[in-house]
Amino acid sequence: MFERHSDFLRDGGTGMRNFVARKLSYGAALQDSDHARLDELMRHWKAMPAKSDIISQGDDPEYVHAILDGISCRYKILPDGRRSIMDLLIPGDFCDMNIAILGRMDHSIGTLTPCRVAFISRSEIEDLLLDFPRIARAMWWATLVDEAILREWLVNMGQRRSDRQMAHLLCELYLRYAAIGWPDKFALALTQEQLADTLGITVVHAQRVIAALRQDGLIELRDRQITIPDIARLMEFSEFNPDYLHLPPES
Amino acid sequence: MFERHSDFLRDGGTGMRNFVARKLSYGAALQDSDHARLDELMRHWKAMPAKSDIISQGDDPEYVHAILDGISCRYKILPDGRRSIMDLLIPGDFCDMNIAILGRMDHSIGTLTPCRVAFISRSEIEDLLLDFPRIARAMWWATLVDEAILREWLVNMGQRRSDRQMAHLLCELYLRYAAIGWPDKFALALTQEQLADTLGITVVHAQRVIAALRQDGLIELRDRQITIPDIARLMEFSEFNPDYLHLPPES
DNA sequence: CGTGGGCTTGACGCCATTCAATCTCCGTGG
DNA sequence: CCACGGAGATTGAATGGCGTCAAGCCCACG
Repeated sequence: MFERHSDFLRDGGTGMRNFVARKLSYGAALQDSDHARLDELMRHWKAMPAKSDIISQGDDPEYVHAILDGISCRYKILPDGRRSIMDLLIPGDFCDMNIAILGRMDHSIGTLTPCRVAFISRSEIEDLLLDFPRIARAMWWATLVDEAILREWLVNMGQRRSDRQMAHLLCELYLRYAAIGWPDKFALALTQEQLADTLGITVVHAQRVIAALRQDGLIELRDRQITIPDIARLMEFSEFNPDYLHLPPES
Repeated sequence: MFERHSDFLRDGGTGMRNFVARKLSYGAALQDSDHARLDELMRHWKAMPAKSDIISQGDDPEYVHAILDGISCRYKILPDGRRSIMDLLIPGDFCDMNIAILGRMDHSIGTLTPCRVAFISRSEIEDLLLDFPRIARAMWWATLVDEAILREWLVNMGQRRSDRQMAHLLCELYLRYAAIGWPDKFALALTQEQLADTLGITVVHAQRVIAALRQDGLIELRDRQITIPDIARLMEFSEFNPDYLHLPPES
């Protein structure tokens, strides 16, 4: 997975130079100067192993972080030790854009797979928002889409049964990866425990649900990676309505 | 409930002239000019009966709305007709602060009880955000707290059993009403169906849960209103940690 | 006085949890 | 080279939380 890293910054041709820019371009019509500034901001990054915290609950972090590669998540640990995953962050997503305003993190952010994480100082972000109004607007847009995703997750967990929940989550990730122009075929490499913590079900049940979806040909499994042979069928099965992602109609 | 309306705008003494200002004051140190402007903005309002939509899914609304009295909610209707309530809006909450950026509503907002709803034109909001930076910052803060509340609801629905869920929701509402300086004793007048749609459980089960909480003395019922005799006990029962509301320590 | 909305209660069944055991990989160290 | 151990996946049986279906109650309102 890491072999891909070296060239994601120079993705000529489309004008989409990195995944952050690609994502933000849905929120505002970015121009060359915007892309150039975003590329500069992504210069500094670090590689992090799986299962390590990017930010911990209670922190008042000095840097703003963005995911360049891998998957991380927002999560809380409950008093009895269970973990609740409230958001999955894929390449192009910001972790803590606005934490300066709230002051302290009320949850943690940790990696689920090995990740490359960009870190940007607060002052750079503040200057960015002042000097690049199109980027600022796109950041706003991204924040609001994140909120819309949260609401849909609430619907998903509250109203659907676990097989539909799982299918719905997979549809969303499929579209989110497509939206950032992910170069490879969608193949999700999360463990069943990570998926279970995301949906609020047990590992055992997550396994049964995955087995059932596989049985019905709605998903495929190879090398512990989930792939989707027919996204339209999976969307129909999970009653997936992509409006909440606020992507262009044909995606 | 409506007798109270006439005097909520002139709440001298504390300097908190309306619930919107009271809520926003947690996000930034508002000054007299800010309060004055907020009061002006709340001049125009309309009374709405229970069960009416303030904004509907798909709308691109012309006005921004704020709740002055009553309770409304964000909700979606699923294909099979079930309703999922994703947010409860109490006095002082804005409905659709940032909808201009997303373009169209991906959910609806409707009243649960009779409400007084302020409406402010988009241009007034835009001017407000430019000319009153402290209010703008406080609006940002409020948006981020709303997001934090959504995340906690996700934890609540995913990880807790329904009696704890119900108790947790009641604790949150208790603290949110306290935070805006609600003049009366906390007494929640939602129907069991509305609570059920919020927690993602059936009406029948909601009734059993409420009965059990009442049996244990954790809540009280009079005139179809839920009151909390001992908030500390209810918070302990539901493992309630108020950090996510980002209120001052002693609330 | 009839009607409808909201609340209450019981019986039954299913979805998901719990507990427990087994299996497959893989990386590590003897 | 093989033994060992841990992480993750898989499977089975029993339990229970919650949904479903159905009936009846209370009370405000036309």
